[in-house]
Amino acid sequence: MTKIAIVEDDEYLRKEIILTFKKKGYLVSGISSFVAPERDILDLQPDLVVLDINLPGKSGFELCKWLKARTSFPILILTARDKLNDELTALGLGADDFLIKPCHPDRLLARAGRLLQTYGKVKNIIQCGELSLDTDTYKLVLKDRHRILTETEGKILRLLMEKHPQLVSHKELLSGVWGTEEFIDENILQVNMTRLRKSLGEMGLEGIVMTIRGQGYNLEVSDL
Amino acid sequence: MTKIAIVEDDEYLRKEIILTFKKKGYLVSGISSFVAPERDILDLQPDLVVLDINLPGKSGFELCKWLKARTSFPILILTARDKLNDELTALGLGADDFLIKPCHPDRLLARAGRLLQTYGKVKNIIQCGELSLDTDTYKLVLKDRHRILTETEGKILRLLMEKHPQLVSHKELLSGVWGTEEFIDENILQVNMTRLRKSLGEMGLEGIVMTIRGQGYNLEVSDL
DNA sequence: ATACTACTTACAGTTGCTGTAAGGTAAATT
DNA sequence: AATTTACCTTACAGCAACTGTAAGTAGTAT
Repeated sequence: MTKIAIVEDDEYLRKEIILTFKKKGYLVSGISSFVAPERDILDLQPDLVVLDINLPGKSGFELCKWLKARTSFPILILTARDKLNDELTALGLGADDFLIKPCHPDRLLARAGRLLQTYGKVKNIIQCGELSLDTDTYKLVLKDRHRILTETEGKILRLLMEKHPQLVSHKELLSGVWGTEEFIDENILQVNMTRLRKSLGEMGLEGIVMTIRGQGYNLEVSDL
Repeated sequence: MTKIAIVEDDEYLRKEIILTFKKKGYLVSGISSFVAPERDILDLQPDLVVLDINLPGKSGFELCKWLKARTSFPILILTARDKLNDELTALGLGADDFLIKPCHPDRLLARAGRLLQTYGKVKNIIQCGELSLDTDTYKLVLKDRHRILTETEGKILRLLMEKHPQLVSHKELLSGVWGTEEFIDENILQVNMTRLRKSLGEMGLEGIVMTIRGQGYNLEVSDL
């Protein structure tokens, strides 16, 4: 089921948007706590965030920036101000699309559908900077290079990308990739880490997997 | 170097757009033969096509459809008619973004930049209607379903999609998939055709591969 | 110097894909 | 209706790639 979070302060408009998406079979959640909507959105783990840019309290821009910095949900911005600068600012912040409100429900659905198609859910792609990984095929893409990783390599990299820039502990990797963290030789992790590094190296990504001795690993993709 | 093709009949506007992109360091080509721009675009192999929807001769919609059916370039539509229907139609045809002209150059650049970013040049995806196939991983996507085909299945489907809606002969399939059309038992083609059909059936695509007795096969994806 | 952690390489079991073969079904031709 | 031709289906075994095990090496901290 595809989940959509709606962040909109105008109650009437929010209900209308929610209804529009519900009619199409989406699972919709209206976010009501405009002072700190971050927690609600993180709890929900939506496939798409529809965000009004003119919110009380924290501005929509700030929220957009915050979400983009630590989540991978695509964001569709709603704005009443038909200003070019607003759009450019939001693009700079990493928003994925725009709509000037009020807008036709079909238009909203079309844009949302396209975002869901190209990003989340349907395509199952996670991104870190310019690096993107298809979690179905484990196809890794960077600029004009690409490479198909094996299943184990892909699962490891997926965990690293999802937690980036935080580190991922040995336990998390063992349970994330092999299902349990007990009765497993840690060597298996090291072996596959070597294999992943070799694969990454062959597409010019030497040294992006860092070892944190005694703790785990993390990704270093700041300078791509 | 990132190549952009501009298909625009208004000479003044075309020059302005070309200049806008050139200033940013893109390699731009204005397409001048509006009667048959397909060949020019194929020859150019651009990373992005900027397409005016109101062209003389063949309409922009048709060109968009044609390009989407056999290329993987992202397409940015320019339209003077600020009509919702146009947008929806074009979205249905597989266009990737829209702009109402006249528009601010920065806005055009921002949108184009985003398309180039998300499509990241080499994605190697071919599309037929709502069906899309990644030719690196043979991941087939339709709406919210997806499936990873085997190499042989994927190669066959790729040929069928690339030639769609025309038929593909036995010879073309044999040489396209196995490299040569001689000394090969035609049975191998039939076996893998069965396997492909079974895979397609398991994601709800029964009966889209048609047999043309004595000639070959073709795809029937009109009603997706 | 020693212990501990992390890395590397080789090897063998397993899995899934592929082509071969053989037999069955459907359509055209006589 | 019988026969021929084209096409479809299923089972089987070889092969390639991925995976975990094992053993040994390199690096780091105490």
